[in-house]
Amino acid sequence: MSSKLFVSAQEVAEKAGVSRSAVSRTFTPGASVSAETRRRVLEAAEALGYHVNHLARGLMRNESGIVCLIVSDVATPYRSALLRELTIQLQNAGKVAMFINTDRSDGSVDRALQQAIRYRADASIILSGLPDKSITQLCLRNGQRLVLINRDDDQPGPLKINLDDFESGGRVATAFFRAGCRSLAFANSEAGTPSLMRREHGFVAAAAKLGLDVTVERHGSTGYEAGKVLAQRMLTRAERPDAVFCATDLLACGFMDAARHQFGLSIPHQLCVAGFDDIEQASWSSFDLTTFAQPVMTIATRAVEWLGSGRDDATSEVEHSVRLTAELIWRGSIRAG
Amino acid sequence: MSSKLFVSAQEVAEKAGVSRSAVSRTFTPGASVSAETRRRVLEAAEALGYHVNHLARGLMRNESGIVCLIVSDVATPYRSALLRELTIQLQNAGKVAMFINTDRSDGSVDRALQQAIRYRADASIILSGLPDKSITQLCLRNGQRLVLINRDDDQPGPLKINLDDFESGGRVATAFFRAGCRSLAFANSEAGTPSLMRREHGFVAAAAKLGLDVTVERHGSTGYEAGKVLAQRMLTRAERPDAVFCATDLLACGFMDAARHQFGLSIPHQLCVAGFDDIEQASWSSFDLTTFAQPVMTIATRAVEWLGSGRDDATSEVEHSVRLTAELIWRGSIRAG
DNA sequence: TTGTAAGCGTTATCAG
DNA sequence: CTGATAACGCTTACAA
Repeated sequence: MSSKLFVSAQEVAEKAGVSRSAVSRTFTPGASVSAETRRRVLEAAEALGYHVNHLARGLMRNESGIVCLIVSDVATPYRSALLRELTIQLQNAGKVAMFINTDRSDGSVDRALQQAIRYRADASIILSGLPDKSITQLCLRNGQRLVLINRDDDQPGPLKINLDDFESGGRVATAFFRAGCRSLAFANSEAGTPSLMRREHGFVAAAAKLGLDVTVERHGSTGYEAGKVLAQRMLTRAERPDAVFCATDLLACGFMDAARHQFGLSIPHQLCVAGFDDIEQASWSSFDLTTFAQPVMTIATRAVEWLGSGRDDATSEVEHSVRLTAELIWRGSIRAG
Repeated sequence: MSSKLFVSAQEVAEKAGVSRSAVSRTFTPGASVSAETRRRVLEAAEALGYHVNHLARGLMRNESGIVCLIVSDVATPYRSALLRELTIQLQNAGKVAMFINTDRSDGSVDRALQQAIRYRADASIILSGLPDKSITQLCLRNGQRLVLINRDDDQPGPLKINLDDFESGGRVATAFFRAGCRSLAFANSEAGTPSLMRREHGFVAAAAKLGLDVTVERHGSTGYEAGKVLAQRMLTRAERPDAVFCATDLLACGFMDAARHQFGLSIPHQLCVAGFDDIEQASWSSFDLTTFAQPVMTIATRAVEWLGSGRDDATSEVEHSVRLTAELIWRGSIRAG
């Protein structure tokens, strides 16, 4: 039994023959220590295997260096890509990511935020459901900063990062029209997430302007299986659509697979397809899907930058809202105009 | 400026008219508090918005409740699936996950472990590169527990979870043989990870027993693009293989796409394919890939269970090693025998 | 530049 | 069951 677990600054100080504050200063960037003291401290620290205790440091500084990532559907391509970028950038900014998965729990986001508060996280980034207004307030009141990605909340305080979903819907409608398609469809999940609904509405609105009706169908989650089911529903209709915009790439993959393997349709010849997210699979030659790229890198950059910026203007009730544009990536699932 | 950030137990105690220890006890499961005191404390805590400071608690208890997840390639289907399961189970066990991404850094795992130590993580789970022996020792010496997943290290102390990769390779060789294939190939990445190499060796060994040679090719990472390149190399050969075992599903997806779309081959008619991991895409009808399922759930369960088990036997130098078997999932990419 | 001393929010110990 | 008191490991005035 190694009863004595960690080495403390005290012990380092004794070994180096200096005061414990000297040790502390050595490990505090920008503190005044003489080169000689610093050398001796570092030497002793190295020999003893000393590591600053960030728990204690956080306690004193009232700043833990922890950022909480509140995520659902981690195993999904888009989410994991975003997660990857966020963690990398947070690390580069000297923060550490605490991960909270809200997949299999209820009241989950709220509980997650409680957890974040207990560990005195400096901030939380929410990629998942929308938290209760009261708990958001609690976070803010406790000096936590909040980032909402594609969540579209209307309360002031958090940084809200969203895309131009509505306009994207419009651009697809136009692209379909140019490709000669006249029987349009929109495949959505029944989740009813604001960003998903905006894509739908933008698409329907633009189609209407072009004088076209849109068949809208909603079913299940935003995943592959739901896409298959949607295809089965829409492609068995008497009047089969010749173009479909799927709310996410995963839906599109399921839709395409069903269209090809169950209905024997040729894409883009008999059916044009577009998706949203630009997940890796969209570029695979089995799909070669025209889609909108989520600006994952930019989202992460903006979020982390904002977290780094002084907390002075954070408390001010300014509307922090960022609107990014999703770039249309042309591939082979839509016929050339 | 809300100068006073968090509410402390002190304040709750004052408001409730009890001592601060009473407050502490109220929030410590299994401590003795009278119902009346507890009620008053909880009431005051609720009113003030009090949350136990886990930084301070960790400091006192010498147990932070933090488990460090050291991961690379998060955006990959298999990794993100494992990550998902681990985080869920850790949360259920009352732990919190700290996430460290080793994708874009060097000496990364070592630095990650340092970070884990600084936050006094109770344990680290490593899904990424292999850490330096010295730093592993440091972790263990500091009372941290280590779990290595598919890493196959030989030092004592950490829990090592591995699969029966070698045997899996053998089973695929037999399956190919039964399907009538006589010209076998193995598509591997050039990463040379032990688990990948064991799959290769098991496959080659079993094929040899059946009297068959295996063309082995290694290239790039374990991803889709590498699979395409491998296909281009192997399928342009004079003697084209009629069956290929890909070290990962991602490689298999790339290989299949190239085989079909660039070489016009029909699977499984002209070419049988098997993969490893059973990522979600393997079940998509575009691939319908026969593959081995990583027992993600079991891996996570074992890891978390072991972390929960008393730290008494942890310090003992017993060999902690778990060997799980990967189940073969039959789909359409291998002809029936 | 350095050391001393106070304090951060907890929990553990030990009387009462 | 309860309340005082002493840690825990660190930072940061303040004084030297």
